[in-house]
Amino acid sequence: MSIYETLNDMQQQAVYHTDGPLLILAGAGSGKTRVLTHRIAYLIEEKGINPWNILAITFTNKAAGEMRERVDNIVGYGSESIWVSTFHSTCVRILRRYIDRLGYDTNFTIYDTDDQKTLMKDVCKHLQIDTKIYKERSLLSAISSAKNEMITASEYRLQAEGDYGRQKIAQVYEEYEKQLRANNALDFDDLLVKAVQLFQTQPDVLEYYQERFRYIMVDEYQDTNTVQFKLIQILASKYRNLCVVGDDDQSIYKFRGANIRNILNFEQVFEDARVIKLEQNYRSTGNILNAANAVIRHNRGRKDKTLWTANGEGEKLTFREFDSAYDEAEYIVGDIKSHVNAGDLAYSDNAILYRTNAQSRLFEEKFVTANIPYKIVGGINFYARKEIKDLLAYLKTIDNGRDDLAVRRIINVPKRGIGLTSINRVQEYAASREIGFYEALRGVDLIPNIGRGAARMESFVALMEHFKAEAENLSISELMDLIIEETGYEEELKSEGEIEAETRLENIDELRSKIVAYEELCEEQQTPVTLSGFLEEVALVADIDSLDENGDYVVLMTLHSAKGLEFPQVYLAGMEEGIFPSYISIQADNPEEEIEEERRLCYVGITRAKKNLTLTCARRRMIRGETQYHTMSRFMKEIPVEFLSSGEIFEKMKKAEPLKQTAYQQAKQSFHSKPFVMKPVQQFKVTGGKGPGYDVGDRVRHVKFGEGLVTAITEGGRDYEVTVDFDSAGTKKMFAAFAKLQKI
DNA sequence: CGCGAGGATATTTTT
DNA sequence: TATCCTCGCG
Repeated sequence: MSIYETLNDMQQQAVYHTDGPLLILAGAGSGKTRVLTHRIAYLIEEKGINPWNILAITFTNKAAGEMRERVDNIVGYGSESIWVSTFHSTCVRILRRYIDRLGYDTNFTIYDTDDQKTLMKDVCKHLQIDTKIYKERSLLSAISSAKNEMITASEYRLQAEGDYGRQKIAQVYEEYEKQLRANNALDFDDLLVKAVQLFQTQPDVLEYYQERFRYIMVDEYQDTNTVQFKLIQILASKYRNLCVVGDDDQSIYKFRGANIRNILNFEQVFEDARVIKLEQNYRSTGNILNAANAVIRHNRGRKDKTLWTANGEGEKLTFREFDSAYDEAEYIVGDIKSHVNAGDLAYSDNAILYRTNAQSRLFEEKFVTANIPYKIVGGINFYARKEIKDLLAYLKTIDNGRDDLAVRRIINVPKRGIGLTSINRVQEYAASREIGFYEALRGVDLIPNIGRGAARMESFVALMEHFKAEAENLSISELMDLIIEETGYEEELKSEGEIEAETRLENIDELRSKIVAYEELCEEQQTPVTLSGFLEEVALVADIDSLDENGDYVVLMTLHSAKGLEFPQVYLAGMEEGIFPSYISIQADNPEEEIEEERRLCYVGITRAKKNLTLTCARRRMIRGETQYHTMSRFMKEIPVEFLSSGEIFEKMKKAEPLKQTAYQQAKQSFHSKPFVMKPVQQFKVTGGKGPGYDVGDRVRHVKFGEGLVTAITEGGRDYEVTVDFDSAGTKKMFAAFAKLQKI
């Protein structure tokens, strides 16, 4: 039996359709990576395609790495010449070869978000723009959206005609571009934009890559933005062997420019496109999938599809509401602990997902006290930490002297007695002569009014030149050690002698080992070890890339980071209106659209779970130092009761709770939640004469529905709300006063 | 020029 | 709550 026969019908069709455009609509957990890897194998082994002619694009390095590994496993030989990488690194690789055609040096620097912000500050200062009115962040996001739509600065200016605000942005955009170019730097968006520009203006380069990439595959296609689409389109336009895989329901990067029309209109752009839907889910249980379907059904304008599974119903979902986020964290951590102690699960089978990074802190505290291994993905990127950026700035300066930002970052780190006034003098001088900062520094004695700073700057330049000379003969790790040694960077940290310095030193050690790992990798792949190569690798890593599946720890991350992953047990925490969906999306000008994106995010979260899913929310939560009160997320309410577990749904209020609620508050809260299964206040195990005369677990008889099992009883102000699983009539919810149920 | 204090400010998600 | 920025003093 061939490997392809292990695939289902639809999957096989996708694999066998090798020529011409193909859109695979692959629902969550429908085995899309499997299809892609088998398709690659099929191309090579059955169709005799040269691996060299295949390009597979993913969004994260982690996804690329996994795909590479899986391809290696099924393709006999030659798999190493398949080009598997992310959009950004694909572009970097191309640009490193040809960007000189666009007037840049091939050893350009890549600016991350921090660098962009620093640069933007300079730009605003230079243009005398009041950052109280035009915030750096919003200026940058305006520019980013423009770039994603392939609108250049001059085009932006033309479009801004008659609009003062937009003209201001145009002005900033132009200056920002000028500075980037002067620094021989590209920002993230530029990587894509410049690659497309390269193809549009250099027919021979385009021709080369079109010939090379005769078969193109794109994963997570729903998250592509306009430039990315353009890039693919232009590359594929010659041979038209383009296969894209995506799920419009999992499009969650609109804020980053992702254009959902790319997937919705694929058939219009590529008229002869074949469309194949993968709707069988192999990951989750029926209950989880039904819940996911129920939630996503509330969105309009999606491609029609319904996931199904041959897996059993599985466990029902668990809902919990807590008084505070603190209780929520305690419950989840305790729940994980008890499962692991019982031997059902390993720590690594558990994931906690949340909307915002800030929510990780409470969990972290609980995990530390409970002594449970955990790993938080995201937050501050390792390479964004001060000490790491400082040291990398040294490497950048050595590699590309034109990166002013890097030079200015380190000129006084560690402290060399070079202050702001001196730096500004150099800056002005450099600007007036239209030369780079470092270049100006080299001729510091020519700069007027520099005074005693000059000598210190001269020795800084001497130090850097010394490093540059040494860099010729040293490996990167040796160079790094030399930098740390001769600048006294570590000594300075140590002298501060804080606890914080300790973690920083640890980070530096980790940087060292990352450098060594890079060198070893190059050796393995027989590629030359270059400083630019390392710096670019560093610039393009995502936090998720470092997630190692082999360690045994609980994983905590945002819903965005979780896309593409799966875990046996998933906790969706912070299911509250204002948190998820976020306050911002509710308040937006176009709430419907924004909420739909949040709902897709929720869909992604639910479908990460293989066996068990727990959704939790808290009534009270500290945000930015103030206590906020939230109601349960609408997404929780969109999940029908029949997929939820019965029994004790709500935690009893803490006995020691000082703020005892008044009867009025209690009544008010239960009133609010009436239409829904659960009461935010309390759930009683009804006992004795106090309740409606029956209890959870009892068999009862209803006049119309016949006999059934009581699965939940909740108190709702004046009445009890009873959930009964009837033998023939299904599950019903009713008020005890009306239902007149009889205990059997 | 360096440092510390104090106040303003911000937080949605990320390659 | 945590970070960033500004301001004033030594």
